[in-house]
Amino acid sequence: MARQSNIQPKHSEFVGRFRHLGLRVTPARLLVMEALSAHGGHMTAEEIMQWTSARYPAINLATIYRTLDLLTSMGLVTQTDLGSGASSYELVGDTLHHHLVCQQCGAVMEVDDAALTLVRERLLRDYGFRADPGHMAIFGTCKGCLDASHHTIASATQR
Amino acid sequence: MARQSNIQPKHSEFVGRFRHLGLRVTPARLLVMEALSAHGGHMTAEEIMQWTSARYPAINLATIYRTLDLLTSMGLVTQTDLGSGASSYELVGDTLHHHLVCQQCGAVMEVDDAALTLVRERLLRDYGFRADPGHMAIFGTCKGCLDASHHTIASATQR
DNA sequence: ATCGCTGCAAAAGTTTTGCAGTCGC
DNA sequence: GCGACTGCAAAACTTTTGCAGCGAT
Repeated sequence: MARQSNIQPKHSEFVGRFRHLGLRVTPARLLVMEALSAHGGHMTAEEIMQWTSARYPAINLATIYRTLDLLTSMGLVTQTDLGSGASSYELVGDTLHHHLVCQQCGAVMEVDDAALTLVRERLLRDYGFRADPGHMAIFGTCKGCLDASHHTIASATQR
Repeated sequence: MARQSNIQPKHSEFVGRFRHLGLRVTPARLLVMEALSAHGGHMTAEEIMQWTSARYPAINLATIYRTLDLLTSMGLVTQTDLGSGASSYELVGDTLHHHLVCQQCGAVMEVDDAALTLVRERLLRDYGFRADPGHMAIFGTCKGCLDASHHTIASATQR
């Protein structure tokens, strides 16, 4: 049982990124990046907390939030609210996709970015607004709930 | 100074809508609808509270939330989180537009729906997902902050 | 008269902040 | 050693919930 990864800052791929940005390299920052990297999808602050505290018990939720704010402002991480009460965070540079959030059932689907490239170009050209490439939240109704609501509408007056 | 509008349920255009949905007509519900209607854009629960309590002081924030939940589930109102901590609510049927939220400065711009119609059709066809027609939140960077960040990047190592 | 809606108050959950000590540089 | 970063604890906010009473139908 080798005590191989007592943080080992030198061996993380993120050390270089932090240095390059002039940021101090700390366990908390590396662990937050590694949590997001390992998990792949979006995580809430609480989920990140659980992941990181498993290998570095002293870490504190407030630090997670402060770190996420920093990383977001540095462009390494994106913050999205998917309507679940808590914000979701995701690593920039992951597979590009956007979020379809069903307002009825709360399900979150992912759309490939390619389907939305045209919109991004249009927004940039017409509004000077650069949409985050992996970071649109589109609210609506998913297929399942759409069918269900048809039934509801058909017999709405019964309620 | 005529005391003309002591709620006057009968005269509100929303009474019929509520009745048709089988909902009771109450001051709180009418006032929430009227607040959203009068304001035009998106409002937070707190803003709605202020607007309504000005003409019906007894109203309570909890009621606002409960009412908004109901109206949302009835499809009369949409709920969006624009990243400001509190959710924003908007009347369905207002001029169709979507929201460009700048993550740097927090500004919220509106995009005409026409620019995004193609996306909506595509999402419906490919994913069976009906995007709310006046209700996409797109996060990114606005023109102003885009320029500013170019400067920052150019001299990033100074930090 | 019934049952849904509301006010009030308290709780739950998320995010922020102040401060003193610690650690990266 | 200096100043940034962190842990701890408490506060600030937003939203939800239980319950008793009121009010729309």
